[in-house]
Amino acid sequence: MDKEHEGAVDEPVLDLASRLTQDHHQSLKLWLRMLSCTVSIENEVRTRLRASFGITLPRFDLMAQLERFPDGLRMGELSKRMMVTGGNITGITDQLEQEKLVLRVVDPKDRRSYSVKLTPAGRRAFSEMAKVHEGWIAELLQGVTPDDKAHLITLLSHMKQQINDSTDK
Amino acid sequence: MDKEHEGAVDEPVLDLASRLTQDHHQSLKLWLRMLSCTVSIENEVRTRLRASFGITLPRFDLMAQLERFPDGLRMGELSKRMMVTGGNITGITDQLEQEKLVLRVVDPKDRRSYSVKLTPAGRRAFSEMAKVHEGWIAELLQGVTPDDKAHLITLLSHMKQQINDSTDK
DNA sequence: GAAAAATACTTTAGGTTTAAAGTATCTGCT
DNA sequence: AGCAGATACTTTAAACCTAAAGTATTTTTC
Repeated sequence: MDKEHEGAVDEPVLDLASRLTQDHHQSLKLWLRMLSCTVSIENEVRTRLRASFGITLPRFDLMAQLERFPDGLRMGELSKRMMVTGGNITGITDQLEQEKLVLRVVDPKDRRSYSVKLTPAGRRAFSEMAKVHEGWIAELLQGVTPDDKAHLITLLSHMKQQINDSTDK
Repeated sequence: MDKEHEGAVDEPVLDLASRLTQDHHQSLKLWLRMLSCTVSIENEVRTRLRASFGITLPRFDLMAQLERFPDGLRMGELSKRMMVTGGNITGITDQLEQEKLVLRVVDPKDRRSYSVKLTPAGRRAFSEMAKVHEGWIAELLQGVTPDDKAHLITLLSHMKQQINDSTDK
């Protein structure tokens, strides 16, 4: 059949193409909006952490990871969880170790590796900061209703899954 | 009335407090989930931009801002739009200027200021990259249905508004 | 109209981040 | 046992980023 003479039947084809670019634009818009929210919150939290506790955001984040693992985490695990390179973790850990907030514990089973743990002082400092930090996040998101939050959590969880699928393989 | 003898009527009070910490946890969870999505996408895009075009993400982002303003943007505007400090903009602009992708144009009206514009080469380079970039974002978000995307855009737009309200004043 | 305050950008110092190369150790294979 | 490759972390170089201080220009105030 000659496409040029299909008339109205032609529409679905055009529609497919236009739906595709529409989806592209929609995806881009969504991405930019999410990025904007994230950067806004990040900037605000960074500023407040510095002002209130004299700590940087990456150091706080690393301590937050460790807090959930009393037995410590290996560098590689921290790298994976924080989604940054290993070299980066080395640097932040060095800094926190100097401040006596974390500790490197050698693993006798594997001398290439070791666990990073919070020191008692680190645990104490973090728990104080974490409480306040959680309040900040709640404050910044107070304009979003609980229902919308629940909805966003669901949608973003699904999104994360999909991104992993796209990315991992 | 003696609260200790209210029995079931006591619940709303406890509920208020527990609802508060619940909201805190929910907010934190939402924040961490959104951050995770954002960082995943950012990392993927950064890697691909380097591999495909030998450009960094911040340089790409700055060019993206300029592309929408043929008359150029001032440093301060770039800083506000990109939500980074002015000093940072100075550095990235220096780099892009060296690569002949952007241009500083002095403003005769205000000699402290000037506009940054894409050069023709910059415009050409960006439009090629932008097309591919948009495809990447669509690819990474392909697992999210158009309806969910639309919903997310709405919810995140509202969130952004609220964050601005919390933050600006 | 001159001093004071504000604005627009740059510079500096210190910390963060990546990618790539390097070191040490472990695992698997023969 | 010994070697090849994999793994875990560190180092390096270059770029990014912030906060704060600095420079030049403009605007406001009196």
